[in-house]
Amino acid sequence: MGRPPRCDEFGLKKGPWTREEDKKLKDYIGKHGQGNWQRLPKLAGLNRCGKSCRLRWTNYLRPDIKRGEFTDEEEKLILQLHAVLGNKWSAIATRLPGRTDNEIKNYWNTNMRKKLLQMGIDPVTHQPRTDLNLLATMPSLLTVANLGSLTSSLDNSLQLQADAAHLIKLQLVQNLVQLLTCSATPNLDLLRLFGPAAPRNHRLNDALASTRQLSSLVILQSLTPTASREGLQHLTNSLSVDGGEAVAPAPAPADDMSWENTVEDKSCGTDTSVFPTSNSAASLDSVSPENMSRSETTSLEGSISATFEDWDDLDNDFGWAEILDRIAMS
DNA sequence: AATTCAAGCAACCGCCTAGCT
DNA sequence: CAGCTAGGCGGTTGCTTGAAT
Repeated sequence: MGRPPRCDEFGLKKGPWTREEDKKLKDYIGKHGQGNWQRLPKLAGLNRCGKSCRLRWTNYLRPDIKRGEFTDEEEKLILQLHAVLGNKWSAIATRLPGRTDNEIKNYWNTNMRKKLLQMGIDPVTHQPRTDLNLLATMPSLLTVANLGSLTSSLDNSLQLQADAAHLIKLQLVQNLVQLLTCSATPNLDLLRLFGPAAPRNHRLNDALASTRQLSSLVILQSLTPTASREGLQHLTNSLSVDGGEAVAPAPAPADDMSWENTVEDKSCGTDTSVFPTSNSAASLDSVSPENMSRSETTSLEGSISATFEDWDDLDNDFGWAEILDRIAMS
């Protein structure tokens, strides 16, 4: 199968476009329309290959292109569409008027992908990650524990370090359990956590961090009753996406969730997930430490304890193979 | 003020496919 | 049906810019 000549063959210009080149291209297309891209450069008086002209026009010069920051709605839509379509940027772009596939792709790779990774969400599958990258947080957690030693007794410091290691393990197990108990469809709970009321760029981070932090704290409390609540809070804070600061409660649920209806909802059930259910941001509010009644806390702790009850005899070296076997059998 | 580093983004590359001959 | 071409797409590169040291 033949391939068109490369743009750098025949001495054609490459690299950034000048204003004069842009003007020539715009003027030509304004007069004659797009037509044949291979012939266009010659007719328009450009020393470029047709491919380069097409790219410049579709990604930059087209009059209907919307430039500037992505809106909350656009961000939400991209996340939703990517969960369904994957890296089909052109398909995604057709749903965002004025945005090009290239722009969306760049925005995904430089912003959204990074955010999801920071939150432990796999940007490809939109599911919690189960790899061992989380262990990369070990040094910072231990640092937190060591800092704690400045104001605590040696015993407390050692306890904090032990708890930090334990917490990391628990995080991995949580992710594993959630992955195994969720369907393979996109994580729509995650999508719901976007709501227009919250400040841009913090909405998803805060909501997920709150969920993660709270569940970590409750689980850790149930498994390490000897640790002080303050110490545990210190450690769970260090898991938040903004590097250890306490995160604000999740935003109120959005009234406008019409976009949800476009995708079948197959979110995780509440009976098997170790995470507190996050069917809406409101549910996060309701289980926040400030809002949770003692009975609710006890109930949640009880269910979590029950979840882990059978694991009490695991040895201190954290038998991964055994855990995976147990999860697979459950 | 100079240098280094990282993030963002425009542009390119190579592959694929539809349509034409 | 095979070969060719143009257009389209996704992945990647490398330049620019601003922040950090």
